[in-house]
Amino acid sequence: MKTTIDQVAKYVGEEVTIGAWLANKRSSGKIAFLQLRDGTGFFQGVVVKAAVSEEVFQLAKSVTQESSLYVTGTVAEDTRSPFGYELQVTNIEVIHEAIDYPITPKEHGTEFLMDHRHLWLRSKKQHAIMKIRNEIIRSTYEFFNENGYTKIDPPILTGSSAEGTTELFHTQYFDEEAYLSQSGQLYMEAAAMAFGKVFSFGPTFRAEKSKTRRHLIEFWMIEPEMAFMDHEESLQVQEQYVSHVVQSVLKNCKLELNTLERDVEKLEKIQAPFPRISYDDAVTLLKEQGFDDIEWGEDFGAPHETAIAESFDKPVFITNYPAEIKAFYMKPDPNRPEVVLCADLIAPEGYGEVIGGSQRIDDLALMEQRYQEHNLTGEAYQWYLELRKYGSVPHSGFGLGLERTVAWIAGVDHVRETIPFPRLLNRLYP
RNA sequence: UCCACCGUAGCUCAGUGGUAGAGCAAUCGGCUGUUAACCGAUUGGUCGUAGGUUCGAAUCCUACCGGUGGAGCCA
Repeated sequence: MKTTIDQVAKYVGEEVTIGAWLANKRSSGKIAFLQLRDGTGFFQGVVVKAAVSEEVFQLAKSVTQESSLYVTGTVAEDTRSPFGYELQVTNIEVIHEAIDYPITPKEHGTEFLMDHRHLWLRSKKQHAIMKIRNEIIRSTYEFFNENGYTKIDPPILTGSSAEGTTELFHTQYFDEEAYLSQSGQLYMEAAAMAFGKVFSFGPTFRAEKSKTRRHLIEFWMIEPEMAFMDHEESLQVQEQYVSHVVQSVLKNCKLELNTLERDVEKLEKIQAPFPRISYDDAVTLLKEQGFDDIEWGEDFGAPHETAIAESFDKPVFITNYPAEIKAFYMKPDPNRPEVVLCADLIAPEGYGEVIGGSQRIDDLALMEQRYQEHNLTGEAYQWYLELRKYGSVPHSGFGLGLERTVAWIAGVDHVRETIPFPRLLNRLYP
């Protein structure tokens, strides 16, 4: 019976064959332990000399790390295995022998591992991180589908920049210049006017020379946009969405969280509602904590965000930033036009900003004024202006950075490990 | 772009002016419950590159290249 490691519990006492790779092995004179992995899980095969042919036992002793095998044996429950089961091997067939696999069971440095990312993905920790990433993606679709959202895909090649400030990747579009998308948001606003509640999930590109544990050149964003929704309603969507994702990972990725030694007690607290603090109060809080390098009107740096987040044990919304330091499309607070109806969601434990969101300007005259102020005079943005011309409605939206969210939930300290093949400053290989 | 630190065996590192080292990996041998298994042996080097100081440089100096962490910017 051919099966996979995640299914073996169904076959206790039966003989099965598993296609697997050898992650590691240990052997002594009369017994050998094969650490097997097949993509669905990790599993130990036990080869007892007295129970197999001399040929099979010699093979078990000599087979090399990461060789591919068909291993046949009887599934047995065993309390000595952390997994609860092991395979009493009766036969081994080598499909392909791996010679000098570079990633040995000892420690390695970042550069070496990143150069071998195509192989590093096979290791237990990386496998667990990718499984958690997958669960976050799965539960994201689940949440938005269950709440009446339509998935809409914005373009990746664009003829203009969304916010103008960030460095964009340039490319050739036949005879025109084009850019890789750094945000689908403007297109999602158009989609919201057509479908009500929408979300996107796709890659974005930032040609910034950022070199920190929170930055990637290519990363994935989830960008919901909701018609007829004000800022406060959007915050409620955000906290419910993030809670749903965290609770889904807790429920469906127990083994992976355990592999990563994640403190799950901290994740169990992540339930809506989340605390909110205004930008004004955040500045006051920072000054009380002894930060003298921040004044009202300035944006927060990473140390400021971390200090604010440490005052709470849930993600915290920092709301109503000064209009000056935020994007042109954000709606001013009607009672205080110098601040905008926006919020950043800061994850706990120093993982930084995971969501940026706002209510959007819906008034044509004000948007035209913003165009003047930001020099958006070309034709490239005319379509966006027209959304305010034909049946404009209050609407809000936000963007969640997938890799920062994975890093936070999985408890990984650098986003480069949260995406299969990270694009970093000075890294385009593999 | 700026700041700090680091480049020595396939990998992780020690060696701070006087003969190039250890652990792991690999190879050979031993071991019946291993969890990064363990024990013994063998193999393995243009000390990032170029120049300089010195009787003598992995070690001190300069430049360059590469990496890591951070800042700014952002998700």
